[in-house]
Amino acid sequence: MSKHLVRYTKMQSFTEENYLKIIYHLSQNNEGSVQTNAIAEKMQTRAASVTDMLRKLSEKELILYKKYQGAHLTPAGRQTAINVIRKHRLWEVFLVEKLNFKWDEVHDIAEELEHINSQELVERLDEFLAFPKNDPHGDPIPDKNGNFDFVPFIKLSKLKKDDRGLIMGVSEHSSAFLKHLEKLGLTLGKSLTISTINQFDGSVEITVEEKKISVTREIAKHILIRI
Amino acid sequence: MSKHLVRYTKMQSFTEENYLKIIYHLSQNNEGSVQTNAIAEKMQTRAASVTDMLRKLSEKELILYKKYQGAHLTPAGRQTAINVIRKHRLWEVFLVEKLNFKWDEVHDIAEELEHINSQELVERLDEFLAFPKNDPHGDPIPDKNGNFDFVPFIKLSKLKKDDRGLIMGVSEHSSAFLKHLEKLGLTLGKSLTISTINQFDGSVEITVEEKKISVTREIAKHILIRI
DNA sequence: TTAATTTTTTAGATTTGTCTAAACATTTAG
DNA sequence: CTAAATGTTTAGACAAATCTAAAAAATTAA
Ligand SMILES: [Mn+2]
Ligand SMILES: [Mn+2]
Ligand SMILES: [Mn+2]
Ligand SMILES: [Mn+2]
Repeated sequence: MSKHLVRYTKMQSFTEENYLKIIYHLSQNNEGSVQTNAIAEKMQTRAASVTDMLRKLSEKELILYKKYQGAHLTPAGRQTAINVIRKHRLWEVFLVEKLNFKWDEVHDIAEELEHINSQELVERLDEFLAFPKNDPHGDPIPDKNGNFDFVPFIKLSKLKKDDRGLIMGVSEHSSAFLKHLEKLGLTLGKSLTISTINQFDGSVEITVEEKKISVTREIAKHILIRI
Repeated sequence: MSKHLVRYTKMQSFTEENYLKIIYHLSQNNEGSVQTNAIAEKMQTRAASVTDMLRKLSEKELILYKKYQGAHLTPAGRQTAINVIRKHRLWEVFLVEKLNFKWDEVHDIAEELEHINSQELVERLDEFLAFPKNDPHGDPIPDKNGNFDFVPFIKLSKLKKDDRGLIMGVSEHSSAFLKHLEKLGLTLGKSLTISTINQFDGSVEITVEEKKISVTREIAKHILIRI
């Protein structure tokens, strides 16, 4: 770790925080231990670099790691990860609510802001934003103790004909995807009904605000619905 | 803005930005070229490290540097430095005005926030704050073109008996110093009159809001007055 | 259950920013 | 004007995070 970061009395470097965050997200999806290659892909780095970092995080007791066995977060590692995610999502709310950014413009900036190291800052930001429960993409914001409600979602691609529901989130945060949804009018809170499911390509026809819209299976997989 | 320009303007690391900022501040005080040891002291590092960095910044044409001759910012270097200072001061305003931090609590957090890399973010923050002209310590905030008014100040320690003036800034940003001023009631905008100058130790007795306050020379040197 | 494939780790280099110790240059004082 | 003091640079080393190439382990398929 560079002296520069140490001066800010950070326990973890930006890099370490990013690894912990990614391990957290991957362990949400897969429920098991997180593999080296999966981390490498998300971190846009090489497997060899991941192995080095896993050893280091294990040394610091932020993860459990055995050679060839993948990684698990320890309670300390999970706490750090959740705090980074809390900051990321609060900053995204700030950017959208206060600075009028669009939901597709905030992720990259929040990737930087999430590493700002001041607990006081986070708590005051939370208060300033009136303790939001969800970020602009529908993701839950952990409270200062790391707790948040898990609201069960169903992917749009899993719904059946005539099912109705509300758009509560997305599982893909790229600007291109979010811009596309916006263009289709598929924003958070919109209610929809499944009109047709095309058996050939899995695309779905849905009705939103009296209008019929066709959505490819690939896109439907990333739209999260509450019935 | 072209992608090319964006990448060119932020190819600086946090460390490089901090060096440029410090060189800028030191060249304001001394008007001449900035010496290696002066930079080393501000950066809390060793002269040898500074020499390495000066060579690197010179290579990147952000400073002019000749061995044993100290450093000068180039226009590109100055632009980067001023942009970092702009961000630092805007974030300080945000922290005080929006998140209710005290003026002695914001500097360290702003030292981190000043490196967040999004020109769009800075401009929107500026607008959100209603284009403030000064930060919580009275320092001027450069506009998006790097321009700001230079308001001439006199150090409190330079005033004569019966001189009157307004507290317009401070030249020391440590929490201890600012807390002390606050306790004495010496905050920005307060008007004062010099009652007595003690010839022995250079301390000054001033009248602020009908109250007599004694200020050591050391403190008076860091209080900036507009007459 | 052996062979092929995939995944992961090791070994050794590289880059960035730092350090100490020592050499060198410049400035100041006698 | 020389000598001492001060300021700066060089040489060589180190830690963090990364890389490539190659070896080793685990998984999958034949
Ligand atoms: Mn995001
Ligand atoms: Mn989000
Ligand atoms: Mn400051
Ligand atoms: Mn300030």
